[in-house]
Amino acid sequence: MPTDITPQKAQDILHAYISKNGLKVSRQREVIAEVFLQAGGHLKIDELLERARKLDERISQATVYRTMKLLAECGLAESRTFHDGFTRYELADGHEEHHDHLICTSCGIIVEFMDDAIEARQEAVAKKNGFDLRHHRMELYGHCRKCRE
Amino acid sequence: MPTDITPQKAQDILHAYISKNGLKVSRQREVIAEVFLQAGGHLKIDELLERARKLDERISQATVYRTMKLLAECGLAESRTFHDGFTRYELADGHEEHHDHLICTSCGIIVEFMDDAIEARQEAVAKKNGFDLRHHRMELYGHCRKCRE
DNA sequence: TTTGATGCAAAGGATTTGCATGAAT
DNA sequence: ATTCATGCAAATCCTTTGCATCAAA
Repeated sequence: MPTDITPQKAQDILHAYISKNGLKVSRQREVIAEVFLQAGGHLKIDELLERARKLDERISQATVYRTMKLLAECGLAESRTFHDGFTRYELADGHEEHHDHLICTSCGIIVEFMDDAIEARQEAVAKKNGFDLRHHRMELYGHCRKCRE
Repeated sequence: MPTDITPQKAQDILHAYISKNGLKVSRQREVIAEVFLQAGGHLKIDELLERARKLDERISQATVYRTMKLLAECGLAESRTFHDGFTRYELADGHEEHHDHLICTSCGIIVEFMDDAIEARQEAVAKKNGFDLRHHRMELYGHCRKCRE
């Protein structure tokens, strides 16, 4: 079940992490966090940078990288790398329901899905092979309905 | 069912591809193909390079990159990128039975597996979302039995 | 004031590519 | 003889980092 995290709660988590670790709140961090939280996932660094710059002209790419790392550290963001080689960030599991991805290799659209049967079998497969399963990555690639028309 | 491809058959496929495309056979290509075929998968470029150099001192990294691309083009090899960021090559599906991977995040061991139930559900999930499934990537990460002891 | 954050540009690490040279046809 | 392949080093691409400067606490 999605924790239904609000941008406000997320900012609280970020601020808590910041003060707990003796870091500082900055305009850049707030803007980048805001942009990320509102976007709803799967954004590449340059997409985040572009959106952040609409709110604040003087945000650098390096700061986006650094801030997304920070958001990942405090548990709000999670990085993913699909076949195109770009790192993307999305809301972290735990704050959002766990899911995997369907990706259209033609238009690039990314659809999230979750299948309990698959999750259960993954656990079973891991156990059968003597593994203690920690996390997984599953991406299905194909052509979406629109692109087949 | 594994096509049980022999190194000989693979070399034939490579040679057919080479002559069909007006390319040339070279000592380097034969050595790299041999090393790759005998290794049985999941090798990084520098591992392939190291092994190739045992057979022929003067093989360059660039040639390994180029040759593995060639092997992928002619359908013998397939590249994979796991979480560690390195590209690895393995025998391509179609020449080997399709499979996915279990990876120990402690010692790095990679175990192949195949689960029909998961494959079937993946098809179902794709269809349900209007996708025509072409391929997928599934990696399960955890700790293997040895590393837990 | 003190210390962390930022921007910029330089540095990194994996992979690719340009070019003169060497090998295959 | 041609034409492709190779080795080398320079160039790319994404990401990280060093450092002087700026801003939060």
